[in-house]
Amino acid sequence: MPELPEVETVRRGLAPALEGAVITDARLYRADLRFPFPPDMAARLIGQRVVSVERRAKYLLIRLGSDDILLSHLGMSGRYRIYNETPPVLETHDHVELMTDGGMTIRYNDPRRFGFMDLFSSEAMASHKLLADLGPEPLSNAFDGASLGAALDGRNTAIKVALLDQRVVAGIGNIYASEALYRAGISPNRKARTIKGLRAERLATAIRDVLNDAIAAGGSSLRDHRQTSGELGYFQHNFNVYGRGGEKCPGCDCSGAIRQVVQGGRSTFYCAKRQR
DNA sequence: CCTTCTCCCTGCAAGC
DNA sequence: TGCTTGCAGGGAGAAG
Repeated sequence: MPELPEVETVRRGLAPALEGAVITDARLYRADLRFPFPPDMAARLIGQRVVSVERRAKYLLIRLGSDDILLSHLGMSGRYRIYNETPPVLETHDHVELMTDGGMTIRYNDPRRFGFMDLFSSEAMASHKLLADLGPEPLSNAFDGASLGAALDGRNTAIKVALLDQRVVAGIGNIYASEALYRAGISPNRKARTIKGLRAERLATAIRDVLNDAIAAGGSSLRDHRQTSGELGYFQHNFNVYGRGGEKCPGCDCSGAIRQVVQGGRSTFYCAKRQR
């Protein structure tokens, strides 16, 4: 499911239920997701007050009063659901459950189990293997055309493939890579190292705009994404190219059909007329 | 270091 | 209807 906008949507749903609350119970219904849960994870969560629910790239970071951080990645099909009353019986693929002193039940469900969780001390965060090499947050001041151009300098891969590299910019996945390139008018096949100057500015702006628009719509719900309330996101209706191979390009001044190609093993969608 | 490839897992849609 | 096939939004790790 989740790229940055979907994870941010989940973060915004979890924050009011968790921040300031004490975790009164934590239940693991299996020993692993993609990776084994850290030893004693449930015990280390119980009794902890949640300080904040943050996001870095596609990772949720839940800071605890013990100075530990619970990291959660949603993989491709992970969902959180919040119940503020007695929850229904467990559903298939409900793997983790947290209860709070505010009477909330938070469930993590993940059919494909590509998601994972980790728990580590805040001092270990800077050197955490999954976090240490991440590029800038695209919605932060650290990200702009100049920094994007610098990150792409010397890279021989196609720009679409480079955008999926979390070291270049954090949080973009397969959908928003295609959408951002469409908005920027840049071909996904263009060599990454040729993106600089004004072209890099255009791409950086397009990335920020598409991510902000998607967050405002509650993310994109194709198969799996749900907000923590269970509501769908709506941004998929605003895709210009993703999933629209063969359709007419929505651009007002061109009549091309949207092409679907495979790059780095993943589908890319673009208009060859608008994107150069 | 950079780049490409394979694999992890289940669900779903399309094709037969 | 039922079966098979391919594909899906991510990322680690190995190999080239």
